[in-house]
Amino acid sequence: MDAPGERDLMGDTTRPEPEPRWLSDGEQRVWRSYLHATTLLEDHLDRQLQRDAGMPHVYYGLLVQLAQAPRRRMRMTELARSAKITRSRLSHAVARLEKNGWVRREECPSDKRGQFALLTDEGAEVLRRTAPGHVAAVRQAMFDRLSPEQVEQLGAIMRVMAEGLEPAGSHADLPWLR
Amino acid sequence: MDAPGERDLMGDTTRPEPEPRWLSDGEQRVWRSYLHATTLLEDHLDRQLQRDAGMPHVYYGLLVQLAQAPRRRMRMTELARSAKITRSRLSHAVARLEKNGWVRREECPSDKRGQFALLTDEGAEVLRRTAPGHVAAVRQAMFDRLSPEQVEQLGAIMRVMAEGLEPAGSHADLPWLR
DNA sequence: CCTACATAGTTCAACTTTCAAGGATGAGTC
DNA sequence: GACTCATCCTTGAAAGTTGAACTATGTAGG
Repeated sequence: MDAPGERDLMGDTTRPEPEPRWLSDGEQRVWRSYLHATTLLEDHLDRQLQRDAGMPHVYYGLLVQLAQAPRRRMRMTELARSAKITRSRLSHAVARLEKNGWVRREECPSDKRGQFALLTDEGAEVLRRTAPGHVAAVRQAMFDRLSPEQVEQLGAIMRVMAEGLEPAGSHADLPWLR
Repeated sequence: MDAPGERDLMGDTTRPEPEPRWLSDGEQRVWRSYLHATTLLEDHLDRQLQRDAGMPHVYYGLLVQLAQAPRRRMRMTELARSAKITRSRLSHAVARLEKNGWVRREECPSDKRGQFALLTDEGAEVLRRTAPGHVAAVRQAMFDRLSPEQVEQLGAIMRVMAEGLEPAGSHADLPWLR
């Protein structure tokens, strides 16, 4: 399982390259299953939504966030943060959604730098029409196939992983992750 | 939890729009954690590899597959299938990796339509140099944070989900998923 | 051989994402 | 006010992805 360390060989205090701890066979299998399942699911949902709603999964997620926000509106940065995407990406995305008439921008009165993105009625309608199909897809891929215990386990596992990634790494355009 | 069905209300045999079974609060929380964790991790690995290896995660995965293949080579379609990407995407990816000198194409003697993608020595070297960092990132994000039981649970869960998605959906350019 | 159809891979155009740079406003300090 | 620095968001170009169309080769049946 663990790779034998080489650090003791010469009492090296600088440790230029500690022998990496490779993944065990079991871990490799889990890792592959993880990659496998997550990419298949993301692809599946992307295609499902592209077909039924005319937008990729991420964009759909943005509409959902807006729909649940107080006055159907959110500041750009907050929306980016809760959707886990860069502000740059959000700018492009909102521009596209705006072209579709599903989102509008509105200036922020208290902060002239700020912008609100807000869900239009048309946007809400798209959501209303396509949500059932999307939920069905999610159910079919995940909740209908897992036992209640597994769902709970998955929740706990994903929370732990997310925790570890949230405050990590300094990103150029993800200042809230510093 | 379950939404009350409306199907019995009028003995409707056509069932034009059965009330969708929305996600329960618990399910919603799990679903969000899932999206949250998986996107953060994928982004994290993408940046880690882009920085250290000069390529996105998917491309790195292609090199790994090739490295493990019999003579460091694979038919394009097989490679696409095992990496869960379309052949189109693979064509572009291999073109890029070829420019980097990490992969070469070779004709298939038995089938003139076919192409092999094969890992060059340079490609193997890149892999050798960057694998430790990548494994460390994966460990840090996943295996170092989960208990052995959770790792096992995650494996089981991901296998179930992948199963459900594998043979599903007819894809235009994913003929093996029919 | 010929036709019809399937498979292997590529290519093009449209779209999405990333990265680095930039313009504008806010906040703190002197 | 002037300076400095942080924050808000956008932009443009390069890179990556998608879906459909396309070329070429294989395969099966008459």
